[in-house]
Amino acid sequence: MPRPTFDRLAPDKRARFVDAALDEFARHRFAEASVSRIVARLGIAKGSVYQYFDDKVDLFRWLVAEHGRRRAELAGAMPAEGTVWERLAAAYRAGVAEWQGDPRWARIGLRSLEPTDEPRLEALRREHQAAVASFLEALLRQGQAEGQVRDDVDPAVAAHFVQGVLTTGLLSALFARLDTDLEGWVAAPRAITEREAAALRDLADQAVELLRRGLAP
Amino acid sequence: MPRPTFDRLAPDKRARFVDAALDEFARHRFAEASVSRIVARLGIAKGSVYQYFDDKVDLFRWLVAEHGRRRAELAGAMPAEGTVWERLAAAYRAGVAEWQGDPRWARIGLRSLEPTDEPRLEALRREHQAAVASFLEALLRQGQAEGQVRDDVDPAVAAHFVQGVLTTGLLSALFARLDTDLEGWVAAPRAITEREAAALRDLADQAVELLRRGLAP
Amino acid sequence: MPRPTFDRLAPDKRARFVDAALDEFARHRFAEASVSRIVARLGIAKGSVYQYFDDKVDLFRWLVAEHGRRRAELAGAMPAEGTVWERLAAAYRAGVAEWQGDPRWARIGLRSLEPTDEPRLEALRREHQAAVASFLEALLRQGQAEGQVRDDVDPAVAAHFVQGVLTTGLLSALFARLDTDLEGWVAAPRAITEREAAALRDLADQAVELLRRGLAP
Amino acid sequence: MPRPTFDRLAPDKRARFVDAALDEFARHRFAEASVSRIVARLGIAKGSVYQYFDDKVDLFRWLVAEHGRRRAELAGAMPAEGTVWERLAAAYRAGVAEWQGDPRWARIGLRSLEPTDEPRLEALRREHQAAVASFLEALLRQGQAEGQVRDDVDPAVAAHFVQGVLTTGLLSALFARLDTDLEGWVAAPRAITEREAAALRDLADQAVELLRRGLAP
DNA sequence: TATGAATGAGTGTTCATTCAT
DNA sequence: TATGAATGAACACTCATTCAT
Repeated sequence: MPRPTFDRLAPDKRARFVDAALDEFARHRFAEASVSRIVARLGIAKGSVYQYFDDKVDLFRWLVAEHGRRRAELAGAMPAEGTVWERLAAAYRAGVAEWQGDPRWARIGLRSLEPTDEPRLEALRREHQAAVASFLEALLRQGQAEGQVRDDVDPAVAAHFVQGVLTTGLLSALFARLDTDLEGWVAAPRAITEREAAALRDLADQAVELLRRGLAP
Repeated sequence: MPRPTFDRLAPDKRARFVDAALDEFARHRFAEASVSRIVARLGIAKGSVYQYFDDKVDLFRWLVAEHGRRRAELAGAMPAEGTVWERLAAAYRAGVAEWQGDPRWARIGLRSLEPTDEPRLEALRREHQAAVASFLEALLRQGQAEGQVRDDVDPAVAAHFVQGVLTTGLLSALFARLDTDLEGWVAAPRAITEREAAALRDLADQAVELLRRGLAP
Repeated sequence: MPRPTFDRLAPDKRARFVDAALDEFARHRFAEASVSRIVARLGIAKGSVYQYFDDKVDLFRWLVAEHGRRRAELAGAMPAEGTVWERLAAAYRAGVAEWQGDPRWARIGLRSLEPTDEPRLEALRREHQAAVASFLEALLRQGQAEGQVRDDVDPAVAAHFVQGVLTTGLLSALFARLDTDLEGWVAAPRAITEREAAALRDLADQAVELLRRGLAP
Repeated sequence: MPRPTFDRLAPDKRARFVDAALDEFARHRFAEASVSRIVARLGIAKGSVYQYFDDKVDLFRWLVAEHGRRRAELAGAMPAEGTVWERLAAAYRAGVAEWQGDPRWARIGLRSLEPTDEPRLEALRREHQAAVASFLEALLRQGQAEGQVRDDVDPAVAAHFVQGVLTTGLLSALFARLDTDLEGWVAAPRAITEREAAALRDLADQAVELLRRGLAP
């Protein structure tokens, strides 16, 4: 929902703007993110932002949508086959890869799940949260049908646990390994050594392995 | 680190103040919490807050510390015996009990883990996060020693996964079961039926069972 | 004082522009009228307005002048004969007719008498106000000469009273009869039934009758 | 609806504030009146205004209400006896007196009848407008009952004409006599000579005389 | 010890106008 | 001649904090 002006913007100008906005909203939650700070950093007029977007909410929503588009592109090749665990592992290795790339976009993805005082963002949040939950629930249900998940597990409940491991848990382990935390990494991402990259892939595998054993018949 | 004036306060005045502050910081994150709202609700002078505490940060830190004290008291009887899983289950049933009691204190506990723009709260956050992680890590290490956790698990890593299941995951499942969410529950807690209480205990058991199987040798 | 470009504009483009500007300035006082709204509605570039007119003031002044030209044309046939009251009645029936036609032009006529923060419009306003006053004063003076207005009336003073009845008063009665008000009528003019038209002509007659009796010898 | 803070204000501070606000809202319509200008002129902090009033609307409404109170006090002695014309004359001499006093308060009275884009002021406006109309209509109806107004006059219609003469008309004549206009007088009121005062009283009499003759049987 | 008025930097947003293309 | 992105001063409003009483 950006204005046409935004699409017509000269590519480098547009890129600079997106970069600044991305940075701001990655570093601060919606309420604390400051339009003034964005323009100050860019050295452009405050009014310009409102040529591109209706308001702060509109700008934030665009960032979230853009993140969705970027992730969809990356995840294009996600396999619909294999065991539940293979598919989960593939999905979350992709997630880890996202954090290795520009972690600010990954941070935006999480922002969309954060509660806000702004009512116009509530629907978005609930929608995103529901999407994650039902994706995992369906996966578990399929796992039961295929005999990879034991029957006395309630898929609706276990989905929350799986999300806990793979979102909070995996990220937390990830940043501990990189000796920083979410905020620190977003603020000052650094190149990843091959050694670290291997370790991270290993982390995702460990998480999935825990879930596999935990839910297996 | 409240000022001496706070300690000397008449007990009922002090209690009323704590209640109002607790409510405010449970309902809103640090940045959105409003000193004005607290005093408005209490009908006291704004200046009073600054007689008791240095500033908003100081007040928040006291609440977090007070929560620690209260939890320590509740958890005093936590068994240092039994298998790792029995001890985990006991710990998290206690956690669930905390949410059934005054969920506002429980919310404060989580607040201390939320990132903020306020630099003076960063250290606190990191410290709390580290405490949780090392408690779980120690538990897992002990589990390995006692043969309840398999040896190819890295306790430092698995601790994050366990935290993911038991914090994000368990709470998420909890509130889904109560048909609300974290914010809703803090804003308007209601009595829990015996039926629900049983269901909640069951949730904690399911979470621990998942971890037990997931980490068992 | 539009720029030459405005005159050279293709007739239909020009007409569309005038219509949009007319609408905007009829619905909103000068300060609230929005150039942005005009161009948005027309789908033309903002810069275009400044190709046609120096600025917002210039545009407004042209509308007022254009209104004067249109009214002069309509009033061309105004009788210079008959008693003062016949001439007044004719003038104000013409006025009522103007409101029945495109009330937006009529509204522009009134706008020119409204005070503004814009200093460059002050002279215009005073000039128009003076024109109305002196027209009525001359009429009353002639009435005295012809014995239709009593001699102890001060024409310079009574002119203001007459204007009060025929502008504020008559319009006010008019819109009360149509069960709306000035703003409502401009925003959504509707066709007038023959019955209403008769009632309105009657209103003008009542107003003039009041003045006739009030000023007669 | 000012906050208690406003009532508790030191009298001279309060008076200075009222004076500045009065000036701003007398000189500018609601939309153009500027809170920033008020505080700049007073040399106080912007926040102070919001210690006294909820917002700009609240401040404006207080001024209107205060004007009502001041007028009510002045008009305390308004005769409920005498002919319709005597009562009208008394009412409007009082009105003229108001303009001779601090014309800014009188201007505020008129402001309450001006249309605004602010929806919360619409109800106020309609209410005030209706009060004036029904006061005059009742007066005319009584006049018919007592034989001072002829029966073929429609009181609901004539009320608008009377208001036109006594509001727009009388004020217009008044300021013409003082060789200025409404805005000018509010901006720079000056002392009135005894000679002028007499002339003004005479104006009100002339207006009423016109109406008396115009409406008499 | 309590008060609460004053502060002022901060917020998001609007809009007439300009000017390079 | 038309375009429309850029501008920047202006707006109303918020809120933690201070300090004289």
